[in-house]
Amino acid sequence: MPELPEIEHLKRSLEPTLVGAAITRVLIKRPDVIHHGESGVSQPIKKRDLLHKRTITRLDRRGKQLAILTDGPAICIHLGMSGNLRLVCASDRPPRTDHVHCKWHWSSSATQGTMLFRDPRRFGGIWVFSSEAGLLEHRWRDLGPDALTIRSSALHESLARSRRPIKAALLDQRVLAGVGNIYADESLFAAGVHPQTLAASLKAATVSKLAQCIRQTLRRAIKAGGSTLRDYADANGEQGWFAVQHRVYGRAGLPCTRCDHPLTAAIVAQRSTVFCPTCQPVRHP
DNA sequence: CCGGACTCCTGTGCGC
DNA sequence: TGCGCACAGGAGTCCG
Repeated sequence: MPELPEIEHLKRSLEPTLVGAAITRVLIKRPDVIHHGESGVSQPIKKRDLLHKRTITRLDRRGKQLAILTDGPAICIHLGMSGNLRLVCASDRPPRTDHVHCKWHWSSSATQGTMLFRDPRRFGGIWVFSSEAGLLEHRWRDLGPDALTIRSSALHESLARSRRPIKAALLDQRVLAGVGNIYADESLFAAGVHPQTLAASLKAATVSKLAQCIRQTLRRAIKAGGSTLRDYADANGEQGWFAVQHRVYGRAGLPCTRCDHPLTAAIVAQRSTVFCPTCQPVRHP
């Protein structure tokens, strides 16, 4: 499900409700999806680790990860393939509760309600930290620059050392944080770069174009509320509409929107990949 | 050290 | 209509 645009949209949909709210109750239904983010801690996770009795000061995002911050402990939520966070107010029709692994009750001067972490496939999880500094030091330190603001110089530098196909490099969160399978294919199409091109062989001008296309693709997707394929919804259960703008993802065999040539399917970096063989020619360095 | 293969899960949609 | 299989938006780990 969720890549950078979905997480950014989710963050924006949570902020008005959560920032300034106090966590009044925490329910842990599946302890095995919650982890200590700081090494060397082996005690079981306690409710206070999950912000019980704390006031939320801020939300933050790096790549596909969402942080909920207080003036003390912090948590980092990763949605994996099938995770989501959902806000429920007392008056709402209750959403499905199967595969809900953690539940928070929050209360603010304006209102109160519940936030659910649901993740059927359990590729996601929650990491707890004693402070924001702990999160930055132990979990976000290894993430590359955020894809929404990636600069071509930074991208060029890390690609120069990589002998992988460019698509594999874009999916590597240490190179660039936030791009997944959908937006890798969409960005490569927008930049006219073949997904199998060796990363290090890209010229500076091409990397510059690619960086620009990545930023633009992600910005447009955020504006559309992200890509809903099956499950994704924001904190209020609303779908995203960027999927209707996909140029290549999910369109194998269909005509290219630019040249009408049929789009090609391939496996790159163990992931299904769609591209236009005409608009994204193989380049020989 | 690097890059590719494999693995962890459940749900869905397709073909027979 | 029912069943089984392939496949899915992520990423950690292992092995060559």
